[in-house]
Amino acid sequence: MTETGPPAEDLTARARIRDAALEMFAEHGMKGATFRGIAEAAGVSVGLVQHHFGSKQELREACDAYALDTIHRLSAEKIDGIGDPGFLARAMRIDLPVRRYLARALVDGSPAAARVFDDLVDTTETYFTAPLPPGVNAPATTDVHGYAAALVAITIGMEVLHEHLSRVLGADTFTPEGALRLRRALFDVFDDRLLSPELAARARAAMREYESGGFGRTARAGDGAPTEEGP
Amino acid sequence: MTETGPPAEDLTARARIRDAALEMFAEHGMKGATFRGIAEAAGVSVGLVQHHFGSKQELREACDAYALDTIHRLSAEKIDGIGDPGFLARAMRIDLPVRRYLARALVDGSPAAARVFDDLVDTTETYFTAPLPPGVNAPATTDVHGYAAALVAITIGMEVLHEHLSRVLGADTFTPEGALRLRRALFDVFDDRLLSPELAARARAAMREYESGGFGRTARAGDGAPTEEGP
DNA sequence: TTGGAAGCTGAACGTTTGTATGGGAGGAGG
DNA sequence: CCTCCTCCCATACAAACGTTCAGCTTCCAA
Repeated sequence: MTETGPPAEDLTARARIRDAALEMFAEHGMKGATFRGIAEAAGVSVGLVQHHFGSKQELREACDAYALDTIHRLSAEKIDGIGDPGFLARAMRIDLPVRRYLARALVDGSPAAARVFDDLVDTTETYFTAPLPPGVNAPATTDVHGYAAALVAITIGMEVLHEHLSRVLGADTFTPEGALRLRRALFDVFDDRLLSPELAARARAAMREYESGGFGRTARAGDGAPTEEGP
Repeated sequence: MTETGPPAEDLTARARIRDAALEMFAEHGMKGATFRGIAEAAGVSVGLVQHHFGSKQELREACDAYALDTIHRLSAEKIDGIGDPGFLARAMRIDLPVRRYLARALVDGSPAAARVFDDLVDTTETYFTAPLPPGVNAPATTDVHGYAAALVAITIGMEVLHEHLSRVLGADTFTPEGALRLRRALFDVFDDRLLSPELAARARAAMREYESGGFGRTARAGDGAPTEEGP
């Protein structure tokens, strides 16, 4: 279905519909996007949408499959295409809508998006358990799986909250300028130690105590937003 | 509209409808939730929903206002209610649906949710520029605003991606067990230094060079997912 | 007791949705 | 020429949606 290179026949009506659906699903959600809206965005009739993709569910699954395939294909090409000028621009043109789609699909509940998330966690965990490149330290944790999950969630969260981050930062985080500013900020957060070693040790001790105490006898998950502002 | 304590009249049909709407909006999105579904969940007729809250838009705005008010009220009470036994349980019962609602509203695009996000960034930024409590270091960054935005986005992202984090971690992150595991993992990530000082310095230099070079002449924002797995 | 407001219901209306259907334009092969 | 096939469009229709409306209780004040 997909070529290894850039799909040459990407001007077909079917591809245009798929792209329009990707965008509409990403912007209005799986329920908010309509057949007629997609058809109009693609410049075709409503009937053609269902001629190519039978039902809305099938159109959505086609988008899922395309997104899944694109993610895998681009991550495979990324390895040896990193030196090719124009590859990044081409990759971004295809990649960006897919990432926006997947970000929305994660919230709206799509099996494909969930799988991408799980795969990312697996990949990250494997990356950390395998021999690491020089300069990269092994994560100091007893729960590499959780560590990887948190890392992936942070990364994906930036995409899901893209709109709000862009507004707050004053620059679209999908443009080079905004992406750089966000990257710098994230880098600072990761390279920084907000808590002194003593306070960090106390926090860890408190978590252990909390755990051994049967989670405080009454349900206390309400304050589950960690490291937000104060201790 | 809201008492300072726990709303005693929370058994009224209006409150039941509001709670049901909160839940439905959180689960199915603003477009996916229906009047009839909300009415059924609240155990009332469709007409009553319309009687109390005129239109769907108004119902949504009522949920927004309630969520906004709850967030502010709870954060105010949190200061002196932290010692009160049962307060956390009560707070969680009210707080949790609101947080789930806001997490969904952030993606579906609600002014109130956006405001909560902005306020959180402001609060965090102010927290960092004001004198810090002992044990908390000032963030080592030249962009405190971006730093605060990244921190808030990370926190909120955990709530938005709650479903996937729970699946991957094997425990609902809204229960004490799952929340603790996630908190530990996040704590490890924040307290850890994945990159050696040399590599971190190189990464910073690369970002500066990238910036001064006009963002690489061609659009390169596609790889905007920072610190994901490799360098 | 009477009256009216408030809480609540069920049935209806018009619109929008996803989907089904019939048919037309244009080339390929016989 | 005809025929088939693919691509494509306009319309039709049932279901679900938000919304409207007339009427039923319940309760409290006059």
